[in-house]
Amino acid sequence: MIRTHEAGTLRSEHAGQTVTLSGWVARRRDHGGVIFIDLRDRSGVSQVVFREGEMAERAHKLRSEFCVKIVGEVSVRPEGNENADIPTGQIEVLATELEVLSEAAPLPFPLDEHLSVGEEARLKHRYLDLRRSGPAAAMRLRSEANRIAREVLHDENFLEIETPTLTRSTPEGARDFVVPARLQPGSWYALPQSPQLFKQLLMVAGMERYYQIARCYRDEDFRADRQPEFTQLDIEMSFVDQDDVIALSEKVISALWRKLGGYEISLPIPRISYAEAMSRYGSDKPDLRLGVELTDLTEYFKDTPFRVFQAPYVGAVVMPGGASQPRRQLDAWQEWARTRGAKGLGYVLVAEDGTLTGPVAKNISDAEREGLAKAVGANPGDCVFFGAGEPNSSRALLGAARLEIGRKCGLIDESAWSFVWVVDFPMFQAVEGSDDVAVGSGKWTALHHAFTSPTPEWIDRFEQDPGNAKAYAYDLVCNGNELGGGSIRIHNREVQQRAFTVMGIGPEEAQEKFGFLLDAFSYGPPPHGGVAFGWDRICMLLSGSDSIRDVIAFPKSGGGYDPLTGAPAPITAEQRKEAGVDFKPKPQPQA
RNA sequence: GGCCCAGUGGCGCAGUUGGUUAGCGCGUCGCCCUGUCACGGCGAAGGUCGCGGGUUCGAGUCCCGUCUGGGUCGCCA
Repeated sequence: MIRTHEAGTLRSEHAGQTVTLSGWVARRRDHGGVIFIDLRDRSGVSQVVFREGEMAERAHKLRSEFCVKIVGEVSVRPEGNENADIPTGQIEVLATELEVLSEAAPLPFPLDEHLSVGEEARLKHRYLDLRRSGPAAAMRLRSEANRIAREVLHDENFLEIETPTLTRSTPEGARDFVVPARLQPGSWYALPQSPQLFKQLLMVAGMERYYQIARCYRDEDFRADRQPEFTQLDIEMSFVDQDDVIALSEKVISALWRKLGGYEISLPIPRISYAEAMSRYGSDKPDLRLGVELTDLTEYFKDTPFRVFQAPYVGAVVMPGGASQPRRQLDAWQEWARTRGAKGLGYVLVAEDGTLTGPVAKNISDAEREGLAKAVGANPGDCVFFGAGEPNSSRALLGAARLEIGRKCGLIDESAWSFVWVVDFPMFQAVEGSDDVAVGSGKWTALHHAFTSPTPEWIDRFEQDPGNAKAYAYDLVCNGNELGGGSIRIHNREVQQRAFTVMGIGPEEAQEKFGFLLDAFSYGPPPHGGVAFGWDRICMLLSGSDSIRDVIAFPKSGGGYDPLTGAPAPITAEQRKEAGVDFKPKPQPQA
């Protein structure tokens, strides 16, 4: 090693020792006769002192981010020169040797901790960005998260098994990334959207307990918490029921939060049904840091004279103190609702004397006005927002309004962690005339995924009432973020085919797309289930970041562009030819 | 695909109702400086204001288009 100590570890007890340090010049303070260098390595910084003579002359030529090796004696700083702000502030290193290991060009942006730098610049020179303590800490945290998960799963007798990244395109919901197969022009691999099918095959293979920190690929649009390639902690277990998978998940998650978040999750994590989450919070990933809930007023308004409220669903959410909002702000809510595809957001204001004003108040009956505040739990000075129409979309709007109210009114405790399992998901959802690439062409599509088992009470009759059939699926939600989800899988070939049939996938099509799985299921598949956690998102939350880009070493920017390498990039004609990307399939004779 | 915001020296930003020479801080380069730690002092270099068109006597500023980035809705089992 070309160092004896790490710069950030030196303390006064090292005084008198001769040490060799290697690292980067974080800062230079040149006083002519005496020059101070902050030498930084992964562990932190130490101040190095160069005095007059040749050493000072050479130190004078140092610049930011030169990579250097120095030899010197650790010395307690002179009285009054200690720096209480840094861990090594009691000491300094009196340099006797200096070797420049490599020089650095002027930096594209300053590496100062206290200066803000645009993300575009940081990502283009991510190798410089990661020299800074904040981004470096995020990498360390993620590494620790991986280690903790592996330890927990190792203790639980899991095997870490890798699955292919070049695989078959199996429609799972998202668009696939595809890779041309040179040896079979016209045929393509797909990058896996998740290791879903492989982990089920591993259960058939008798591995019983599998996990993988797996890279997944989905060719969809971006978000702050979405990248085209992302990582899941993927887990699958045999001979288990839903409670077993949930208990195992809680071990992993609680270990992470205990060791990295300094937070003890009280177990078991509470559960809420999908139906209840939707009706109380208007979301399948409710943020329970916020107490505000939706009120179902469908019954209340069943005889209303107000045409808008003569709908399959009417609901409301209360904004505490919202009655004092100026007109401008109430108009802004309308605009806010319209950007979400709603026609608007009806409201009434509850005056201090209890009278109701606002457009909705004029249209409802006297009796409805009378009891409304009580029905929704509104107090004088509050504002009540309404959503009316189809239950799903109305609840979604009110659920979004609920969160907006929480933000606007400061009702969300940003330091809190609120975990909840959402369970009892419907097995299917209606296909709403979309151009969805999801599995099948039927009226129904899987809400979770196509291999999710119905609950025992539905297993014999889910096709009779697909809209109400319950699935053995569960999502773990934290502060309104979906951390992960999973399900008990179908392990019976006939049940799987019946589920496919509901989704409009006939036996032939099923055999063509998932034949290998169905075949496997004809050889004694064990009951099994699992869960997958959004690893980037979990690391983002634990690191307090706003974006998963902060916890990915080399993230992509919008449009799937890698600002560092410039990928994706054109390939040469030679590469095109060899890869066979321009291969034109012969027209198939019509059968 | 829709909507919103941004794009001005290397970085972060300012730039008024359209007005003459586009500013500030940091950084960079040179010189000075023996106790600083976001050191300090003096001096210097560095910008076709994302790109294309238009309006105007005159555009960083107004209009149209376009590109890039960020956010959001759609989408993402």
